[in-house]
Amino acid sequence: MEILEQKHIALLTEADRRGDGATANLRLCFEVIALAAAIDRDCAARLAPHNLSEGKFVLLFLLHQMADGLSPHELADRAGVTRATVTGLLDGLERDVFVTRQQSKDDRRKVLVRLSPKGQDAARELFDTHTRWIASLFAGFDESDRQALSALLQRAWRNTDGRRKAMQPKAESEITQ
Amino acid sequence: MEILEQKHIALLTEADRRGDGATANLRLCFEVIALAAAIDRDCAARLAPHNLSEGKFVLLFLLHQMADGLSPHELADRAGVTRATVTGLLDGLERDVFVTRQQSKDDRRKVLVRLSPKGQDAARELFDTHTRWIASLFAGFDESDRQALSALLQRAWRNTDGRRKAMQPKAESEITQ
DNA sequence: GACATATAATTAGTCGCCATACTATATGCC
DNA sequence: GGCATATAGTATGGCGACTAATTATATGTC
Repeated sequence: MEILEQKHIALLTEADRRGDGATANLRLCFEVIALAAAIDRDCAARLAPHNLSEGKFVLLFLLHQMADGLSPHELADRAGVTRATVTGLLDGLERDVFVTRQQSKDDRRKVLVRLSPKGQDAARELFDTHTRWIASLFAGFDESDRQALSALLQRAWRNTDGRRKAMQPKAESEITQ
Repeated sequence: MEILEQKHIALLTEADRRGDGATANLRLCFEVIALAAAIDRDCAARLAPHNLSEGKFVLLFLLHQMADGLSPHELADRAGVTRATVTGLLDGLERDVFVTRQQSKDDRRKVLVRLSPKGQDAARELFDTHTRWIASLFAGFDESDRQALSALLQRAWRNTDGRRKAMQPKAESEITQ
C-alpha cells in the first residue's frame, strides 16, 4: 500500500531515471501532499451526506460561535476566502436552510447571516464528530511524536514562497492586496 | 509567523475552549494540511506565468516521456483523474499549442495526443525547474530527517478512510466504482 | 450640500475537478 | 451476420475557488 498517487510515482520514476539526486526530497514532498489530499477527500466524503462541503462547514462553524450573526465580509475574513466565494457558499447554505440572510438596519449595505435551527443542530453535532475524526488520524501519537512532526513540517514551511513573501511586506511601498 | 490558516485557528480556538483534549492532534493535522496547501499555492503561482496549471503540467510531463503520444484514456489513468477532466485540460493545452490531437487509424474511437515543439520545450525545461524547486523545500533534511518525517506521515495515513477502503475491496460482492 | 472615495455584497466569467449521460466504434457470442 | 456489451472520447452541469466589474450605500472633505 502506497501513500503516493499515480502522478507522483510517474514524476519520481522520471526523476530517478535522470538521477538528479534530489529524488528523496521529492518523495518526501509528495508524501506530505498525498496525505493532505487523502485527508481532504475523507473530509469531503464525510460531509457530503449532509449536503455540506468543507467550505460550508467552516462557515457553519464560524456562525455557531456567533449567536448575533456575522456579515459575509466577516465570514470571508475569518474563513480566509474571498467575499465572492462566501456569497456562493451562502447561496447553497441558504437553499438548504442551514442559514438565513437578513438585511442589516444600521448599514443597509450589510447583510446579517444567522444559523437556522437546522444549522445550529448541524454545527453542534458536526463539530464534535469532525474534531473527533481528525484527532483520530493521529491516534497513538505522543507528545514527542507531535513535536517531531510539527518541527519537521515547520522546517519545510520556512522554505515556501508564500511564507517568504509574507516576511518582508514592510519594504514594499504599496500593498497590492 | 504561523503555518496555520485563519480557519484552522478558529477551529482550534473553539476546540480549546471546549477542552476536549484532542487539540494537539487537531493542530498537527492542520499543520500537515496547511503546508500542503502552501506548496500547492506556490506551485500554481510558478506555473501560471506559462499558462499552465498543476494538472496540465502533469499531462505535459507524461507526454514528454512518451514520444509516440498517448490517448486521453491513458493520460487519465496515469494522472489519476477522470477522462472528462483530461478532456478539459487537453482543450486548454491544445488552444495554447502545447499539444496536438490526432485521430488514431487502427481504432477510430481513439485519439492520439502528442506534444508540439513548444510543448516539448516547456516540458523539458519545467520538469527541471520544478523538481529543483520541490527538492529545495526540503533542503537541509538529511536521511534521518527524511525517514522520521516519512514514518510519521505513514502512521497518520494508515488511519485515513480512503486507505482503509482500499484495503479490503475483495470482500465486496460488487465494486461500486 | 455635493462630490470623491471607500466599503458591502453580488454578478459574471474563468479554471480545475467531478459525476453522469451521450455518441461512436470495437468486440464477443449465439 | 447480428445484437449485446464494453470502451473511447466528449458534452453537460455542478461545485468551489479566484479576479474583476457592478451596484448600492456610507463617509469625509471642501
